[in-house]
Amino acid sequence: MPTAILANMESREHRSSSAGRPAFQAARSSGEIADSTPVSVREHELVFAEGDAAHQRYEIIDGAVMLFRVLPDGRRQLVELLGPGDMFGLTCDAEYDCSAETLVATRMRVTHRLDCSQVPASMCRMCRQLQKKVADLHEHSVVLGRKSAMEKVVSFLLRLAAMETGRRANGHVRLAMTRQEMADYLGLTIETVSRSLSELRRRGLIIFEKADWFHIPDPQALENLSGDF
Amino acid sequence: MPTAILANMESREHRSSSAGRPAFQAARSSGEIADSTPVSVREHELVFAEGDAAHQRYEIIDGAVMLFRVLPDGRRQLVELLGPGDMFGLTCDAEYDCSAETLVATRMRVTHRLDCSQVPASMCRMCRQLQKKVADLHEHSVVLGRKSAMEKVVSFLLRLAAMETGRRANGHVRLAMTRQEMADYLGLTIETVSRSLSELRRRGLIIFEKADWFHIPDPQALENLSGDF
DNA sequence: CGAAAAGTTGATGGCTTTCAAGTCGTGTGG
DNA sequence: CCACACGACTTGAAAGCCATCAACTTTTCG
Repeated sequence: MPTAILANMESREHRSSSAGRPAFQAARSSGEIADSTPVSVREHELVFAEGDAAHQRYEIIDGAVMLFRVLPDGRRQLVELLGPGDMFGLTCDAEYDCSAETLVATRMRVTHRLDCSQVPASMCRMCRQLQKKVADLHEHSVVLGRKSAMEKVVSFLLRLAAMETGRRANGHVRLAMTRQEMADYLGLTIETVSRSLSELRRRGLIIFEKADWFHIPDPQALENLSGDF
Repeated sequence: MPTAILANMESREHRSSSAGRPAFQAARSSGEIADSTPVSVREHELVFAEGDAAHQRYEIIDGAVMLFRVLPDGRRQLVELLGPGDMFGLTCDAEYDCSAETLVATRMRVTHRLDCSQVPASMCRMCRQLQKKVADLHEHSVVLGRKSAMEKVVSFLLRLAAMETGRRANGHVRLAMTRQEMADYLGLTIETVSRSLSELRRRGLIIFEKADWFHIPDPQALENLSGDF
């Protein structure tokens, strides 16, 4: 819901001259601008918002663009800084996973999404892999840059639970990492990870069977601590 | 220099059973293992190290792998967690930008790098863009997860100086971002960014002409504060 | 010129790190 | 089979870095 994101941005006072959709977008959707026509966008104008339908891809001719994500409470994390020659909007999903805004006046080429059908299958798979990686790394940047220790640990546990689908027995998740590895993943120390896990266990939000198997009795209760809702 | 990296890992006591090259790599380079043959790797074994020649690509059949980078002083940041179906080693550079180690016993398919020659040019460009993005995001994860406020700001300024090549006049760099945007990029507050810049200015490491133009009289002096050397 | 936004600087507090002892768990050898 | 040793993990106390709160200065722009 892009509008909500913008509302949050405003509420946290990020500078943004883009109260609504930029002018060039309206022109585009009415068919006035052909594919690959260079488009000019003024400084600090929104190009697209997180959650928008990902119909276009962009290539910067000159200027600069930032990609960013915003947490529900308004915390913002820039995930990419882009300059001439850089492309953005290359998602494989139906929607953009982050917002794009110009840092300075920028000219860019806009093209429709390529579809993968007439490309060697192996190449296509690699592209999808790369696109997934980029989305995951965006998400991880938000975790590293803008979340508290507890939010980091909770986000990690939820990610693990989501990713282990298939390898878990009846909702139990294998925690196949040492505290040091978790800490190095989350940008924390082992002690902080340990303390966070202990508190979650004390509060009954995670339950350990063995040292490296746990399960989540109430996923929503945990999600409330992730910073994502 | 992978050996140096391993030495650092050991010195910071990361658990790793891989003191040297894993057995399967020796087998591969002697030609015993054919392309696409599934390979089994034991738990906590190094698959490749940052700086190794990027000859192979990997796809996880089952198991789990972590990708990580290590700063010269031993601080480590895991940049990707991978499971079944995930690929890694997809760099467009000659060398891997991070190390890969198994978290658990893992089977994976190993293939030689695809070259881009017989693929549609537009697709190839997109792949390179995506690979560059992934490398940039790895780098940024290290900054967000493992660097101090001053190191973050310095890394940002150096990145800016490197990326603005061409758009600067005689070594002067445009700082086309607000303090809020820098803070949101680096996972800091505007006050901390402002204080860091003030200290750098006080120490003569950056010199401001106008509000948003600066230059770096002694790049190496600044690099010494980036955490990267 | 004046108001609003952006940026700077100082004081204080809190979250996370650091330092230091522990406990727990596992594998080995007596 | 049990004792021991080692590594992983936990927990507590103290310190430090960065965030928060607040006041002020500088810049921008109508």
